[in-house]
Amino acid sequence: MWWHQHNLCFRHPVEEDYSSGDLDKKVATIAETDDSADSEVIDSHKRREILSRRPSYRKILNELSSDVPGIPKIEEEKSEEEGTPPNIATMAVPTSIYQTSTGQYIAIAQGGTIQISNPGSDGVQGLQALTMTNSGAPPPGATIVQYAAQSADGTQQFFVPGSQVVVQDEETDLAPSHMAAATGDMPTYQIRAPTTALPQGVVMAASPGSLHSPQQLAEEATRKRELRLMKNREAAKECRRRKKEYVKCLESRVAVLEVQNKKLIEELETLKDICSPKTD
DNA sequence: CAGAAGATCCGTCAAAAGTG
DNA sequence: CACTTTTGACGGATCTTCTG
Repeated sequence: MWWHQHNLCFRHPVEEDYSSGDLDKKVATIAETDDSADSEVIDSHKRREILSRRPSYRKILNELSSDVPGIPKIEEEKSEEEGTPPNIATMAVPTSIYQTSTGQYIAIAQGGTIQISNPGSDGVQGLQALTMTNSGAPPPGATIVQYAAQSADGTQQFFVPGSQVVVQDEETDLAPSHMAAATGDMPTYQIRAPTTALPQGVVMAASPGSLHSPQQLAEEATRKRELRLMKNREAAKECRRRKKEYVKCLESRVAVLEVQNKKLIEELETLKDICSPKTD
């Protein structure tokens, strides 16, 4: 229970030997084993009322970094993920490269060409090219994939400005006019019609004013829920990444301070030896 | 080697914190 | 103040390690 009730008992994860792992799970375990007899009585809601809140990791880490120059700040944008294959990153064509939630790599070149590589494939050779042919293509160099996630029906979806691409596992009966690629063993892709400046993931949605039937309203609610879940899923991943980074930062700071402390103690002993009169 | 126990990861919910 | 973002809590799934 390290952040909660921190005004009473602030306990660093390192001190608890929780340097790696699911901290929140361990915290929950501790909370439950603290008083097993009462744990049934205190429900989660009541416990949440007791627990206090703390500032975000980004804020804390940035404050730490202002104190200690060696500590990197957490940036808004995620830095290039460590898993990106170098042979893709060094492609000559100017591209934007993204990794989907299932590990696929998506490279978007200028001109709207989308290339997809599976994690098991061999870098560029495993890339699958997909050219976007819609007339309202974004300007070169401005391509942004907004989300990469798995929808409820099991298909892989990612979004680019003006288009949504749905990656199907097998050949499906998609609308032929929208089919961009469906050859051989390759997955099938569907590019849906461009939308206006709607938020991330808002695709093919009617405006609320045009929703009449209960079925449409239900579909809208479902769509909103899926969008919210998708965003929160990504947010949780990012939050966990920040948390790990924060813990790493604290661990390294502990190591530095321990070394400093050791040096100071040695220095103190040396000075004591110099200053103290010898008895012999 | 099978099952138990622990560790880790992930998705979701809910509430606090942040923002315009 | 409404809306969005962030994060603790929780539970389930999967992987790893331990033990008989």
